[in-house]
Amino acid sequence: MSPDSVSGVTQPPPRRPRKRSATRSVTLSDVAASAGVSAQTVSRVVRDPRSVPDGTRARVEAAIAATGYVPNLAASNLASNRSRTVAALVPQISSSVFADTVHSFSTALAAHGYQIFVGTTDYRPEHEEDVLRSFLGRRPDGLLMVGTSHTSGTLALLAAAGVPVVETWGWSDDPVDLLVGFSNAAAAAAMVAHLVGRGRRRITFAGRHTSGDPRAAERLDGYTTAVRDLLGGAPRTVDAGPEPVAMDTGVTLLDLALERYPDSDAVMFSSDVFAAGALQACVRRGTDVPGTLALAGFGDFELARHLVPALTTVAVPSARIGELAAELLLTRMRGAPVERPHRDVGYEVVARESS
Amino acid sequence: MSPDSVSGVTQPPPRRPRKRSATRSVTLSDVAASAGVSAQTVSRVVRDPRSVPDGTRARVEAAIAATGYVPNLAASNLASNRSRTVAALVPQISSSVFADTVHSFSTALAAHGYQIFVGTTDYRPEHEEDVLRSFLGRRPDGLLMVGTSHTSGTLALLAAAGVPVVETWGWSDDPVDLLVGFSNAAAAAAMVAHLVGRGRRRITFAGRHTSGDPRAAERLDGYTTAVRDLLGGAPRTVDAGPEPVAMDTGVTLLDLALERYPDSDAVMFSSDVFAAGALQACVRRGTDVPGTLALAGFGDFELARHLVPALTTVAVPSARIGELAAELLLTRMRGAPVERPHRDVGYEVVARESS
DNA sequence: AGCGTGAATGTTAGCGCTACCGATAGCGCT
DNA sequence: AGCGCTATCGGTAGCGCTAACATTCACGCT
Repeated sequence: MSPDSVSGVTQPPPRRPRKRSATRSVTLSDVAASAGVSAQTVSRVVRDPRSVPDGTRARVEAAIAATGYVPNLAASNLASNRSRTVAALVPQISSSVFADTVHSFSTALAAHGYQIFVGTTDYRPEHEEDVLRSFLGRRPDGLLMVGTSHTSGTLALLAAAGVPVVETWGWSDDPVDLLVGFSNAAAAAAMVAHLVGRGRRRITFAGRHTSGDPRAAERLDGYTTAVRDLLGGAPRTVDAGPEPVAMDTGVTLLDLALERYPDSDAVMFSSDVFAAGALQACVRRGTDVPGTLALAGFGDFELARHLVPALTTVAVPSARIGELAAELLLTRMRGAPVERPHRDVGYEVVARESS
Repeated sequence: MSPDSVSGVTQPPPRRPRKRSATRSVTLSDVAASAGVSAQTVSRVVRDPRSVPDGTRARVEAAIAATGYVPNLAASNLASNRSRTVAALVPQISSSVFADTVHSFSTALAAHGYQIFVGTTDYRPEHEEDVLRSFLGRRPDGLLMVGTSHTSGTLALLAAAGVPVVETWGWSDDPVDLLVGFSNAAAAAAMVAHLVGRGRRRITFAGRHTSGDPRAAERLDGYTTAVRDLLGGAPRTVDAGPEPVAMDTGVTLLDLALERYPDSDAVMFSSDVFAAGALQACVRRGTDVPGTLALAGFGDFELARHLVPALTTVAVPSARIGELAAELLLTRMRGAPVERPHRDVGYEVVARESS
């Protein structure tokens, strides 16, 4: 034993500096050194250029350009406890009604310096919770969600996170926070009323309502109520189960509907994608639309008005939802009180040739 | 004046701890305290559960559940210098051929613990640089880009970032790094050959090639070459300029084509979206397709085979591109050597009723 | 008993940035 | 001159996490 350890007073070993896999990239202080100012000043130039006088700002900006500095947002987020980031959770992004919402939402927020990251749940609510959890790891300053019905786990996460939330594309008497949407049930009921007005009496609803699309289920509810009130008959419904939201599935749904309810004089679908598939199948088979069978969709995709015959559908102000959602969320993130935090944007039955 | 300041030896003021707007959220050490272990052990459980024995792991996991802990990824990124994040830059996501690529790419990478964030350039290459810059702020571990032609600013950013990159949906003799794609020119030439084989002699190309869609421009090149080689005539082209990639624009393009080249016996479009709009317009107007006019698209969207008449188009293995891109990128991110870093996935002319 | 070994866990020092505060200089006023 | 004010800039201490190392302990061996 060495005398040292016997003495009971061990000298701390001479510390060599820790090895860290250093980032090869340029940091704030590199820029600061190059510009001859402090890191703090560079930070100010990056975040709020007007807070620094012209001369200094020019020198710092030159140094940034010369060094090729790209700020590390992870460090910024950590230090400032703000991520300047907003997360959007949608069921599906491609070929979907939500594309316009996300696009306008993201454009509106980008103008205020926010980046949006989008997650898709593939129409599986149980998936929503996982996606949400991994998104919350990035500590978004705000959150957009499609739909108003969530699992209890999702609600717990939202509550714990304490982040401003906008729900969209639905309606609820008890929203989590902000709400920009409309009643899917009322929209579907309006479509039933339209079809009844056109003389249809045996209307079948075809959708994907049992497998995790709560909005389709709400539309089914509206359909059921309307059929009972207006026609007095039993509802006629067919369900696609877990099939994807695609035109192929629309054909399948059409076949199911005609097999189970051969006397149907109208089929309304829970999405334009389904209706478009069914409509083209009818054209190919020579089924007279709307003579023999009326068809209707939901969403008013661009496709709907181009098809021949043009597709009757329910138009929803998809882009407007995104804009409004961004507006309300910005107000809330600013900490200001939000006027009328629940906005009904409505819907409109667009009667075209297929009904 | 106090004696202190007169004495010239000012005591350092007693430092009260800095006030920081404390995060209200649960941190690693909260969990550690609750589980009776160190923060490091909790970190290990979160990142690599197998590195901790069952008993400890169970206790820590219980503590995580009890506290509702959600890891702060910004802190993790900063400390580990890895973001477990991959960025994808695409021209457009909704109603586009890239949707399948992004989807399969993201699925393949998610299986390895990576999150994908997607940015869209709206078909504006000058926008690409801005989007890239803001993405690099998040220090992605890898990058997917659509296309092989980039601005010099983009190339400089990529070089400085030193991040693995996969380019897709194109072909180049001098790629930035990895490449999974095919020759747009060859694909367009093959379509010309198909149309010529069907007896067409006055083929017009309609696209959006002057306004920032390099892939459309490449297709135009292939078309021009093929027309010269096979037909000997002058190329006939019409351009949509900055119009959006939408069915409406397809109708506009059709009208332009028929106005400028009234004797056209075939029109090939740079996208299925354009072709679908044009095709439905023909159906509505009673133009015989393919009798009077053959139409062809590009991309083989689901829509193409459902339309009546079904649309002739070029099928590209969009999902396969995403998968392969993920595979190569994973290998590179692992630091392993990549076999055959440039993969040609090919294309296929799908002859249907419209030609 | 003493030692080497390896598994399990703890300790320490940052990662790059910003909040917070303090220091200084310049200005207009009494 | 002295005062108070504002504009400008710098110093310091973390934000929550993990890499790198250190320590502890049980175990099998000589």
